[in-house]
Amino acid sequence: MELSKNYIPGSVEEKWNKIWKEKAYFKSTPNDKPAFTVVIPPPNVTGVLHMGHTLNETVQDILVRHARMSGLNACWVPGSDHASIATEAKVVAMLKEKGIDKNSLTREEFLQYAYEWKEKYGGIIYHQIEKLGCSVDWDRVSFTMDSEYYKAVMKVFVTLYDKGLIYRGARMINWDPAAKTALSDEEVEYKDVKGKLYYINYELEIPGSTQKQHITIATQRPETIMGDTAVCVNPDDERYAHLKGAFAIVPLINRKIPLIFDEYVDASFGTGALKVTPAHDINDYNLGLKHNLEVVDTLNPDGTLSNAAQIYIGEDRFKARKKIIAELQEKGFIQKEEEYQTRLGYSQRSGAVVEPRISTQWFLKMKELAKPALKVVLNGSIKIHPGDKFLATYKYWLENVKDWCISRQLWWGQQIPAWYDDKGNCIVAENKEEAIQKWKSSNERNEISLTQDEDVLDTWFSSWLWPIQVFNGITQPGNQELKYYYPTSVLVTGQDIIFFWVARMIMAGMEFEKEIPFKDVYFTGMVRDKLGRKMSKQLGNSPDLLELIENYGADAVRFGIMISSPAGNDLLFDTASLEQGKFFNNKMWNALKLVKMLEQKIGETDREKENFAVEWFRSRLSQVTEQVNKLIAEFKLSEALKTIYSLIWDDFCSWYLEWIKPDTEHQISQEVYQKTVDFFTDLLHLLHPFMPFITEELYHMLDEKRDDDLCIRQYSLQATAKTSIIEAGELLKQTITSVRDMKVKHQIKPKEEINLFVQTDTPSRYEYIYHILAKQVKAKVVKIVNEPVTAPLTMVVDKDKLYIECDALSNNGSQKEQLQKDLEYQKGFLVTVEKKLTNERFVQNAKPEVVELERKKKADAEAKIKAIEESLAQLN
RNA sequence: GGGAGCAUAGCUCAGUUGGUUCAGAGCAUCUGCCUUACAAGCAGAGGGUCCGCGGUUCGAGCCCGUGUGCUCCCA
Repeated sequence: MELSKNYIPGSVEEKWNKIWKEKAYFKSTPNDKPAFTVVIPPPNVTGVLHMGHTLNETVQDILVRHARMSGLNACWVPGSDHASIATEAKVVAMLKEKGIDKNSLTREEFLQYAYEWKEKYGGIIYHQIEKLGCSVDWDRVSFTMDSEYYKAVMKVFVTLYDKGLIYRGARMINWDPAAKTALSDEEVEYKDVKGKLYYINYELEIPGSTQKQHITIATQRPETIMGDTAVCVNPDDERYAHLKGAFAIVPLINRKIPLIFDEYVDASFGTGALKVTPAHDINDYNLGLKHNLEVVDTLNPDGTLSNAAQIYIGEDRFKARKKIIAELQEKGFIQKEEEYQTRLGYSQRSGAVVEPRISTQWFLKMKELAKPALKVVLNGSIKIHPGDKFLATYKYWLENVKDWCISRQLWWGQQIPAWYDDKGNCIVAENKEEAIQKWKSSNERNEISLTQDEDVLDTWFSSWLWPIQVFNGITQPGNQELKYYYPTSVLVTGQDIIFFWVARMIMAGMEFEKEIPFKDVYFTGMVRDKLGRKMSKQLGNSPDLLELIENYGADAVRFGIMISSPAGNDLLFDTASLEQGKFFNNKMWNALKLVKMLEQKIGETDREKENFAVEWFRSRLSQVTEQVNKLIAEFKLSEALKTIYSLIWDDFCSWYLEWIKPDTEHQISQEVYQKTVDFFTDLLHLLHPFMPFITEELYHMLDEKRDDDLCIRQYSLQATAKTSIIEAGELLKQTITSVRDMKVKHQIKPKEEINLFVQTDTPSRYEYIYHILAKQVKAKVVKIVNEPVTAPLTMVVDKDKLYIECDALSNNGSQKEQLQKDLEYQKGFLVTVEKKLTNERFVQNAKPEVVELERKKKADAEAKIKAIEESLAQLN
């Protein structure tokens, strides 16, 4: 068979995806083996996978494939998330483009469009997951709005309501005026911004005084003055002590509001007088509750001024601000304005400035749920990786957790299972029939029409059930699958959703299953561009995954993203690392070509020469396999990949294959050939979780008679590595490199033949390696001697002296220099060792083995110095 | 304002309980090679005040304190 010059990934990847799927290798059903369960963090159906997902899915696939080949029943559940607020915004925008106004549709009509959207983008996401080579069980695809999942959410809501953990009430919440819905505290992002502080004069009415006076307040939000219902000062502030019982007049609308006194006000901030707007500020709201103030809500849900504002009704809050400032200025109410550094809350989803607002919403009490969730992390039942980097954050959040606002004023999502009768009484039940039953049981009347709560639930209120409900654990409690797969093994996700999702899943697990949802949490960092910037659509620095796969191949994409991904740290994405992956593919492809050529050269040969190489590589392979397994167990996947990369490229290709490769007139033994195929197979096996396609392909090309597939091949125990052989290999490599270096430095062409003499006290060290040494440095003869040899080039490797004879030698000036440099270094080194050994305190205090090591270092250095000096003497 | 993390080669990062030649890897750079698997390659090399300062110790990249710079989380 003619093999192409370079590896071409496209058709190979397509082929194996198809075969793996047909053979249903990734389908999992409960059996006798231990389960290794991973649930995918469901991507939002708002769009396509980005590089963050790519990293996440790759990490999961590596763990899953590795587990599958390690004797575990690996089950990776794919799925997607309905992403209530984000998807609804996208659908509304899509409809708008089509000229359809959401308000002209019924809820049902709108949901139909939303489901169409979900089908389209969900499909793209699943396609991408498949292209990337993710070994998910496609029979288990879950979606957070599936009908069964929907029921689970209803059930959980009712359960928590019946337990008294869910309640409905008017509270100050975060309002997103763009999406026109409430948000949870976690959905608000705070940013530092430059604002202005306006000093505004309010006229005063002081009982028993006709004098015209005013009080100056400082505010960043002049457009809210129409919502003012008091002015507050500190009771200890002498400047205002005389104003007890006075009133202030709100400018422009002339509302008369009381002056109140409260220690909450910081006398040193601004003028020490605070305008109190209970409807639009959480602190003012609390102050209002305390002093029984009226609440005047001057804003509409969309952020425009309401009728209650009396002026600029219907104007956007920020436009109104400008106009009000102008009017205040014109009428002389503004005393001054100052630059002011402040923090504004932005909606994570719409980007709009969040408005604190009093609103009736549904809440979930978190305190009780948080306790067990904190416990299982603190006691180590759930381990967070890497290290304990996030433990403190997790602890702080859970210890200070506030009630969770779970209702959203949207249509796309699970509609809150609460029904109201004509008198506004509320009945919570899993569905309408049950609600009617419940209502009837406590009412005399027989006829009733109940209306369901308009709102839907926060998406996280469904995704917190994910590890349970993908196995129908909520709707079919205690079922066999749940018992087998739950708790899941590891959760791989971004650190940014530790509160949104991870903490809440742990709460749900402890609440509904009395059991942790996963044993390990692995947080990946954020994928940034190579300049360290976040990936974003605006910057256009977020590459298209399918395009990358098209250009580099899925294996190379996986390689590239993993090789540059230190555990838990942000990674700077650069296509250069994908290129490295592509080169790596090609290296393996060419190694295969070499092996195929060797196959043609099987015949009689002198086994002596080959034995060492085989023994050495066998040892290296077991040594590195052990390292890799340890690294994977510690979630150090990037390091594991680097280790395998180097084993394949350096040890296997650069050393081993060169050592066993026969030259033109020689052949290779059947046995060594077979060993080489076995080694290559083991390497592919080891690498497979990281680069599944090329490894599967080469696995079959190496031996076309195979009837199994690599992706389900089980790892077998490796022989233990022999230290003495590894050390001999190191000596061999070092000697080869030193001789080559010498040749380069003296302009001897690599092809040029030399005679090599090795003067050593331990000739046995060279017994097994000198054949290879001779071949690798193009030596006609390698002779082991015990006396110095007269030769133009000498050098010291380890403790032995090497002499090189070569016809094509020009001069020897530079090598003297090199030896001199070496000598100086060794002498300096010896001084530091001797310093230690003559230091009594060192000899007394250090561990005996450490002292012994120093003595050995001293002896070694002295031997080397002697060898170098002898060489130098000879040159003179 | 509170908390956490980071700082090692040009870049991205390893560096186990302080103790071998411990100052490392990959990429990039430089030199020489189109050597019959591979120029998407081979062979070889150079490159660092381990952020500054102080301390503990026989011994510090590693431990402690402090300063500086950067990042993230929370209010």
